[in-house]
Amino acid sequence: MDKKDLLTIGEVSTRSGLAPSALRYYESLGLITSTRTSGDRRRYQRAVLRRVAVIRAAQQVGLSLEQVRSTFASIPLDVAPTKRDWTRISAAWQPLLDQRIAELQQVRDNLNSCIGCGCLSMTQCRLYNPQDTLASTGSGPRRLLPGPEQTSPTELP
Amino acid sequence: MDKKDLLTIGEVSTRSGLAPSALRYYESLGLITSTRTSGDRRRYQRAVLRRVAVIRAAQQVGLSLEQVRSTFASIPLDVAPTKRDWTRISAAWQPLLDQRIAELQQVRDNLNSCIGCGCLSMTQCRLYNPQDTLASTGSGPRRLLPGPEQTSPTELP
DNA sequence: TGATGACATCAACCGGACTTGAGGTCAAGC
DNA sequence: GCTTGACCTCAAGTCCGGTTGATGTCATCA
Repeated sequence: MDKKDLLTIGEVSTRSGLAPSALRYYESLGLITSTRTSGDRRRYQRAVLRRVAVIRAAQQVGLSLEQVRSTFASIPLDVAPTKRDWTRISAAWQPLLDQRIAELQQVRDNLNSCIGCGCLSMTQCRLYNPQDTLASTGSGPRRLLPGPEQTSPTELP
Repeated sequence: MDKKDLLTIGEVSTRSGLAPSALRYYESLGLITSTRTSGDRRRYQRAVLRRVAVIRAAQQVGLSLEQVRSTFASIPLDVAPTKRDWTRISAAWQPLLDQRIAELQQVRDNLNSCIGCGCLSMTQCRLYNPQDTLASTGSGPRRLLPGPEQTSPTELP
């Protein structure tokens, strides 16, 4: 039936804007799946386009692919998410999004207020000392300067 | 005079929340400077605290350290920025900040609207196909999924 | 005097998110 | 039958933003 509804990796690539290598990489992480032809070529369901779109959106918010994976954990890989799935994803990410937006707005406001104010005289400035403690833990790069210990940001309700 | 007004790397570290290694790294990139004692230890001006605060803020907005460096290029490393400098920095970054905020808000709205709407029936969704073309160029990771060719985001007015 | 702790350099490593390249396969068209 | 282009795998490379470790120095305090 939906024999010809499957997409090749090239098609998914051009439609999504991701390189084929990136799609294979995502698959290796378990973020997306594909079936294979008799000759071992990948074939994707259309639903994969939505999935990668969601992945990209999550990255914008500052989630790592691992965090995305864990959010997706409860949702079948091969079909489009149901409304319920979608609601869960959204509910999980909404607070993070709001938080990120709020953070950026604070930076903006601080940047503004710093211009006009005593900030240049350098005593107490929020930009200057955002949370007072940033206590760098662990190695590797910090993705988006995570605030003070985001407790499991991807757990689903 | 201001002999004792200089800070050691340890002091800067605890006051800023950055690891000493990070401060040395920033210095190696030309983002901050220090003088040295007779015994080759670093001594920082107080102004460095402001500077690293600004750097952190810029990172939040999604700028790379290289971009920060180029924004700083016209500003002397060793003194506190003048009001004029500050205005220039702010003016350079403000649009990026606004843009980032707008992007995130769009993601949020899309995430919301996708729940209730025909989006699940998967035809036209902004989340689905944000700019239609993302044309990945170059290698390495994308920091914050740069939109379509931000033309020199750090040039000063 | 000698131990201690903070600091110096330098090279190597890490984690995340991919890309690149080498070497091979599949399938459609001439 | 052969070429062509899209695809496959797997190992290695790249970039960013740092951290870690080895090895050595400085300066203070008991």
